[in-house]
Amino acid sequence: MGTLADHIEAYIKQMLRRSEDNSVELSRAQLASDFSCVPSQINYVLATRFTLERGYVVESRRGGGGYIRVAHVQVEDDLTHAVNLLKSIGSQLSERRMENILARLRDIGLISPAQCNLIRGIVQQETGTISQGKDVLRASLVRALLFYIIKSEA
Amino acid sequence: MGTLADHIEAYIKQMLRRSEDNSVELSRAQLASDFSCVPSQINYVLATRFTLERGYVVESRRGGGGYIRVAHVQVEDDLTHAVNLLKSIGSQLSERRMENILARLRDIGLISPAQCNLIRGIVQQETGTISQGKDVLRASLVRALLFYIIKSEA
DNA sequence: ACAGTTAAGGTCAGTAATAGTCAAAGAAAG
DNA sequence: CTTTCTTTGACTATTACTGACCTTAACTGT
Repeated sequence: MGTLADHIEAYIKQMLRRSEDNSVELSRAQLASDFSCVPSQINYVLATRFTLERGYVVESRRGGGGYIRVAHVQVEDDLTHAVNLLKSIGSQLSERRMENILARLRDIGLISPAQCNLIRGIVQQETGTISQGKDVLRASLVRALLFYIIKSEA
Repeated sequence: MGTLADHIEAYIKQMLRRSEDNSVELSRAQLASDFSCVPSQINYVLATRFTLERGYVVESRRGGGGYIRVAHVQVEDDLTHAVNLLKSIGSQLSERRMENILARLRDIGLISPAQCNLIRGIVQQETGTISQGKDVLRASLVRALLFYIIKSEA
């Protein structure tokens, strides 16, 4: 099944769902101990899966009584947010940024998991046949497809 | 008989049939080991036999805990013609040819006039910002958008 | 107050575990 | 004999995980 990082991610997300205010406070050392890993593994999970682009804000404090707080931020207007996300795509788009954006759009319910896979598949198919400028083509394709989805579902 | 690639193809398809949700997760290295071949042989099989055109979506992740997931999506018979049209697009697409294709798709009722306009607008927007390779980008964009429409409205 | 101790969390670079790419060699088909 | 499909392997890219070392904040005794 998934990796340790996946499990930690799932665990934190579950806690977030169960929380009243979409935020949880963690103890890095405690969590690492629960999952039998080094503390820095927690930083790895936070850095790769709880980014701002995916809609999470992480704040922390060191020292005695230190903590890590993870908040899932909701946007007032999903459509506006989606459009802003699209605007943030420049002339180039890496695979990683695409994944972040898709994860976010799926998260706010603008696209379904199936739509997400379809987009991914199409982009992979199209970018697979060229050797140069994949990031440029990916930017255009993702912008075009998402724009189409937004327009036709609005 | 058949080649090694054929056997690997058959094996993956068998797994897909046996799966509950028409999708399987593979380990490239494991599969290569099972068939006593180099790992890149698996990529060859996926690239030549499990394409979007044939109704498969392939996604993968590298690194520790990496995987390859193959999903099979059903295509209606009515859409075969449209899919063939898409195949004919090739690596470049002029504005004139695009118009021809859009017209035909509109004729057979696969896309509405509104969708047609939306596609035109998006393609114009995306191709307008580049100076070279407009026909190449247009081919990708039109293929991507039409493919998306066909798949999501099937 | 101050200094020392304790209790957090942060960084970064290195290692391991996967998968991807590309071009060239080999095999099969026409 | 030429072209197309298959197979291989060397090189590359990405992701996960660990551990040594660093930074910050609170507490404690004098």
